[in-house]
Amino acid sequence: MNRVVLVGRLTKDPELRYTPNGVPVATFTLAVNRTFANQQGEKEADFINCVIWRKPAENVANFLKKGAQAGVDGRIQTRSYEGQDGKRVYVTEVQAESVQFLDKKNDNHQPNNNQSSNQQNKQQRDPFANDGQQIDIDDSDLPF
Amino acid sequence: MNRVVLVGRLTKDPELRYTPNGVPVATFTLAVNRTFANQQGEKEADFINCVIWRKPAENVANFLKKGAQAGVDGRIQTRSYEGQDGKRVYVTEVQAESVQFLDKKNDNHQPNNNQSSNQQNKQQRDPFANDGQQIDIDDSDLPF
Amino acid sequence: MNRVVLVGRLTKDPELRYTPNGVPVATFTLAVNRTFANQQGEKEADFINCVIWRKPAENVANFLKKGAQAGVDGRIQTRSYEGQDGKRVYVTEVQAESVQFLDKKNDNHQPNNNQSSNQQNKQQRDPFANDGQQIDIDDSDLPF
Amino acid sequence: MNRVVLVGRLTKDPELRYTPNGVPVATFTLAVNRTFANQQGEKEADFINCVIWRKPAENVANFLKKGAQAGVDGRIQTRSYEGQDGKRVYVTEVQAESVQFLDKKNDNHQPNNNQSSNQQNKQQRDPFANDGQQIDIDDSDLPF
DNA sequence: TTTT
DNA sequence: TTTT
Repeated sequence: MNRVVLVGRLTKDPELRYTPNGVPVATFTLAVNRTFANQQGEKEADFINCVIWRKPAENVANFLKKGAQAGVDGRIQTRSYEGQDGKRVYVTEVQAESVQFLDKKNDNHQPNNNQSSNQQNKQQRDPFANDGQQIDIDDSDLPF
Repeated sequence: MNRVVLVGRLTKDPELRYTPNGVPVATFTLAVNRTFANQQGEKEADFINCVIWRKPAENVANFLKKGAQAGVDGRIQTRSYEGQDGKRVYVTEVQAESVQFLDKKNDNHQPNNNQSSNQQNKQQRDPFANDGQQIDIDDSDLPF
Repeated sequence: MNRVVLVGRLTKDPELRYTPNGVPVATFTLAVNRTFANQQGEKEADFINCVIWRKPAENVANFLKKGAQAGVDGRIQTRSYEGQDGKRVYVTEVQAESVQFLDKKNDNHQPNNNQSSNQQNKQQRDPFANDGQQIDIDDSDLPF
Repeated sequence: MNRVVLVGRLTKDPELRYTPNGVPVATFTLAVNRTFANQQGEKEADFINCVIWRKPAENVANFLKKGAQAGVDGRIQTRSYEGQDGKRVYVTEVQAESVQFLDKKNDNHQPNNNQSSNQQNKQQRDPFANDGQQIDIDDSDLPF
């Protein structure tokens, strides 16, 4: 039993990539505002990395952009990899099973076709260049 | 909206500490078995770090031990701190609001009073010695 | 362990009442669209009765109206009462612990002050007249 | 977004039936104990009707019995039907997507083969006799 | 650093 | 109609 439900806003445009076998993967970070602040009022949001696979990954990449409000239903997943300094790095992220778009149609339904969009990026660079991103994913992480 | 529900087993005895103000905090890791395996069958469980505060923290420390089955209801929380190499380390953990004990009474209700138990530890060492543990917590993380 | 998370739209304006002791209670129904349709395509939404107590009850009554999008975090609760024909009626509803307003500020933040609003109703009729509504609530249902 | 997670105990053995097309459906009621009691201490549990389809339905029927502890992950579903007195009856139940068995192997892994078991019942009576049960289900309720 |  |  492992269930997560989140409602928040994308901290930036989603990243869309493809596994060697052509399976789409989108990654994005949700900023989820807390109801209660810390005593020191320090942080007032949690920044939760999310991953989604296959067809819904493409929908996310096409219809959500920075600032969009979204609901995520999924599972917590942990993995670890060898860091660049040889140390093990532990990663916790949410494997989304479904993502709900919560903004009005006209706010996020338009395809991202501006300079900074991932549609553009798909053309311009290797989707698996692994350019310093925190979440690197290969075929073996496919959930089912 | 930020909700997590987990059912799994403790990977080891919980750690109980106290903030400078005397507020109890327990930390533990839940191994949550996955329903579906990877293609490569690599990992079959997620290891999720959990934190619980106040009175329930003491209950967790007293009544759960390594291998005990437990349910957790809480929220995902993220924070970051300066690593020993000067780099920022990002941590994701579950702030438990309630923990349910799922084993039969006689399996986990007995207080932990063996050599490796946290009851012992409370006597023997400073609860905030921060002896290399991944989760270090101070007063400012208190959720409400 | 009993956890529910919903995102949907109010089927009508919330009903605000007060217990004999003056505790506010709001009731509303959320229409939650299904992702997958039936084979026969019959129903495509679930209509889930929700209850919320105290201060958040007044916020719900003041800031949400028919059609507003909202997220609910709560628990399933069941109760039964003697029906008018002497038969026992079984009721299942969601006790909301928090309700998140998901529309843009200007869409639902304006107080309900039109003819059909519950602000008006509060003046006009006894909040416990029990005028045929499905959900009747008294003090003893207060969750904590 | 519609998500439910429950942990509780079966109030009696599950009921297993088959749709005209041979799809297995199991129904059962979970007693979920509340953490906090009412002021009057009246009811201390919620009794939540659950439905599960296909292969997991047969697992539930074979491996769970009255009193067994189980976790349910699913969705709230509502439907209504014409009551015997001509009035509309509204039903809320949980469509389980997965059910986790939480008891020790030896407590519930043994097939139910006693007098009152549903294995027996499958032989003895029409699975769709609809003998006064609250939950009657036909093919059109199949979730996907 | 991982549980049954 | 309710479980430990």
